[in-house]
Amino acid sequence: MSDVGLSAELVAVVLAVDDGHPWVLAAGEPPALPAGPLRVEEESLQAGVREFAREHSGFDLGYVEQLYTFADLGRSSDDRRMVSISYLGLTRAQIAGSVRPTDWSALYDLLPWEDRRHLDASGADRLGEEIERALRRWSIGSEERLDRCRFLFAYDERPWRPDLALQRYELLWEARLVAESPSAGSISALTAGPMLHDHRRILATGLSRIRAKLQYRPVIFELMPETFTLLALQETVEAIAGQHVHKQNFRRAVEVQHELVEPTGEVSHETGGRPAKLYRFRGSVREERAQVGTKLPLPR
Amino acid sequence: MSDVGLSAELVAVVLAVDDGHPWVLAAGEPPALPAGPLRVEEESLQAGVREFAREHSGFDLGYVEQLYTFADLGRSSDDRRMVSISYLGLTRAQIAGSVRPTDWSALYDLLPWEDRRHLDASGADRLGEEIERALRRWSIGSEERLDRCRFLFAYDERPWRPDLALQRYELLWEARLVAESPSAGSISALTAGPMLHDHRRILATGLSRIRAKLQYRPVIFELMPETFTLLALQETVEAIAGQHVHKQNFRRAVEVQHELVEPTGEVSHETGGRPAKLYRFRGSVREERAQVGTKLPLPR
DNA sequence: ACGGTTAATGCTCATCTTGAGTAAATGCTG
DNA sequence: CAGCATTTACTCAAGATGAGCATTAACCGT
Repeated sequence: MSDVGLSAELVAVVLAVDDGHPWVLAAGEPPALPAGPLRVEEESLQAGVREFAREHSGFDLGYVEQLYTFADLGRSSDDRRMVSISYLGLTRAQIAGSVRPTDWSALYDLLPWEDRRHLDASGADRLGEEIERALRRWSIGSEERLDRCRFLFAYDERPWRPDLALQRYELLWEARLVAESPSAGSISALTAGPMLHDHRRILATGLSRIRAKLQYRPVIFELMPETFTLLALQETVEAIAGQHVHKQNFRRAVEVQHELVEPTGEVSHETGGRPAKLYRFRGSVREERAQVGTKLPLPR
Repeated sequence: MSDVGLSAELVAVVLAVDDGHPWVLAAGEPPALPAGPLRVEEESLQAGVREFAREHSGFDLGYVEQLYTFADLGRSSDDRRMVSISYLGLTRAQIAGSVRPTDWSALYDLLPWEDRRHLDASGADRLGEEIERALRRWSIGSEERLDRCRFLFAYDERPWRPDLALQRYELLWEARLVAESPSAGSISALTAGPMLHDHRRILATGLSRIRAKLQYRPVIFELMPETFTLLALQETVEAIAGQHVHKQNFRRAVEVQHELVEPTGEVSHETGGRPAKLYRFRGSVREERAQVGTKLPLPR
């Protein structure tokens, strides 16, 4: 076992949604995800990540899941092999009034093309059009590249698949459109500036994962407060999915999964119109076993 | 960065299906998955796994995917922290006539309860009934345990979900029904004997992963020879899923995905009855981009 | 050549699921 | 009280899914 030149760290993608705005724990210049050495004493990695996130953000993680282990050479500047074990964590943090709000970054500032919530209405999508022009230019002469762009970025009437965030990042990286690309051509302010090491890739991995998971497991409840209206639930899903969903169908999907939520009996008058019933997640959802098999809809 | 007492290894779950029989690269006493130290020179882990599998089995891996990284303390016998990065690999190996057939184990000898292909017909399922009795005994007095058993093992008319193989293993482990459980009660020949370290858990992780993947990506083609009949394709899916599927519906699903396979024009007379058309996968499927979005059916 | 056997292949049908839209209900505000 | 904003209740067509019946095409032994 050659452990010379080997070191390991934990990297966390910690997500929170505050009133429809998705946030990720990331700060600094260049922006970096929270990361730290793997301590030898730690019993389990999972527990290590939780402790680590609490120290960093002051919030408890409701949900923790391993993402991916990066260990390729050339990831770090020095000549040792760095093994990064990355985790996804979800929390109910309220960013606005939190202790250190500057620890958080707006998720879609770091991955702007992944937010398409503005699309249905108006239509002006400067960034999207700029990316499309750049990608089509990059694809000239390669049918394969063109197909890949069409598929991932939903050109030519193809459906947009939210869960392909990682593949999109990798494509943009290859096409030299993100700041981290080797000799990046840096298209306008696509990503503002580089993130530390390969942290943006790790972030994209986390976003892909939670979006995929949303389709077959109700992980959003880890992002919701104790009680909430159905609209608030929907907006949280939309914040993660980066897309709007059909309101009536969303409600139907939620209600069909009896076992998922139950009305508290209270109503909320916050929104101005007809007051909305407040709901809470049923106890059974909070236990692992029932989570598998219930789901919330993601649009195609 | 504390790298004292830290070492890393690769562990591979390499699967192959030969004429409807699923195999996994695992040998020795106790049986062990192929594993080896992470070499410092290796550029990428993925490449390391491929090379490693070629050395061990003589076969090339068509598909490689990272599974999970195990790094909890107490996994190994000595007092260092062992980080195991596990991978799933698929290959077209033909076990019977291979160089070292004894390197392979029949998949369902190691996870017998995951094969339910015999169920529809006869009905005699000694192992299943034995497990059910043991689990119900274990659940006495705990509604939560009972619910979990019912859900994972499809008791009381619940549907069997092939992709929950890992969760089932973990449940059996808790219930002390597998050989690796601490102070195992060892129910009959449930698992014959322990596997090395936590290798059976890693194997179950791999099985869960490929079964889940099958539902939204046509990964089976990595297990098929160049040309094949639709029945052969179906039997390979069934081997991995551990379940039979409705023949006509399976064909419909395959044909509907027009991008997936195309007839070669040849026919096979191997089976005795009406000769079957031979098919091959379309070129587009072999490239990453098209794989996302096509799928084969798994029964509920 | 012939009836029997074994699969492959073609078609139908009821049921669910999904996407999308219309309309009614409810409480607040000026 | 009228108008407004939003929640909530239904409807409908299209597509996907699960299950079964019927037909066709080869081979096999006699």
